Amino acid sequence: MYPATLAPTNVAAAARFFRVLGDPTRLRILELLGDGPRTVGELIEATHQSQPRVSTHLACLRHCGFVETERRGKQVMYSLTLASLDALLDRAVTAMSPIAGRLETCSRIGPDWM
Amino acid sequence: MYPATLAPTNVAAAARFFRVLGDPTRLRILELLGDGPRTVGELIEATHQSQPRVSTHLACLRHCGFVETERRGKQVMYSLTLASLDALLDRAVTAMSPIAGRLETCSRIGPDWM
DNA sequence: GGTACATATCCGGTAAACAGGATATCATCG
DNA sequence: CGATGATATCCTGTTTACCGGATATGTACC
Repeated sequence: MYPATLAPTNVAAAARFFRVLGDPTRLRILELLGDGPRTVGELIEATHQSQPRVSTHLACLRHCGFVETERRGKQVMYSLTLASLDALLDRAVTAMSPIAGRLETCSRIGPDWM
Repeated sequence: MYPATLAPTNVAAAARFFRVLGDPTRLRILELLGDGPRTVGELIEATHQSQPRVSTHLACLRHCGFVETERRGKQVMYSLTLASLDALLDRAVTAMSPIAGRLETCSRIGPDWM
């Protein structure tokens, strides 16, 4: 129905989708979950971020539907809800490779570049 | 070398990549450019945004390497640099479809949801 | 050179996202 | 029930992205 063009309504949703992916910590978490379910502790350890911060990012991902949880005793297991996400990230990395250098340089998004 | 896993350095670049895509106006512009080169005026008209705003977003996209420009008299033609971007957006829309509803609801990213 | 048009940049102000740390919930074990 | 470990939420400050509007640059035509 809307193969190449986004329905106007969905532009907002798509932008939000990308924005959720647009944080390094969240992206790393999703990448880790792509290899299989992880507990919060494991994610904290792998990302080297504080526990509340990881927990908040996870809440964001859960609330938006990217991941889902399952209690396992004291721990909580997080896993990917979006099966296709892993492949998508892969594609994105390939697609952005020509401009990866610039993206690293460009420290800001708004004006004030350089 | 890093097929499924992002090299640590590239996580930042990838996040920035997604962040650039994470604005409705920029996303819409890129979508329009996917159908072929456009002048700034055409983009202003299509997006119903103010001229300075469109221009700033275009500057961002150009600076980050998503698009490139060519002067045509008084006008400036913008076109996609990243050939694979169009296909990627398509994939993303498909991938996010299961959670599109939630994404629309979720008006904020940080806490303060609902 | 001056004027009209297209585009780009600058300058506020505002709000959203993120961070750090304190605290609350929840579950298990003794 | 109290204590401990695991995770979630709240509070506050700071930064950053975005916006609206004013202004600057740059090009063509007279």
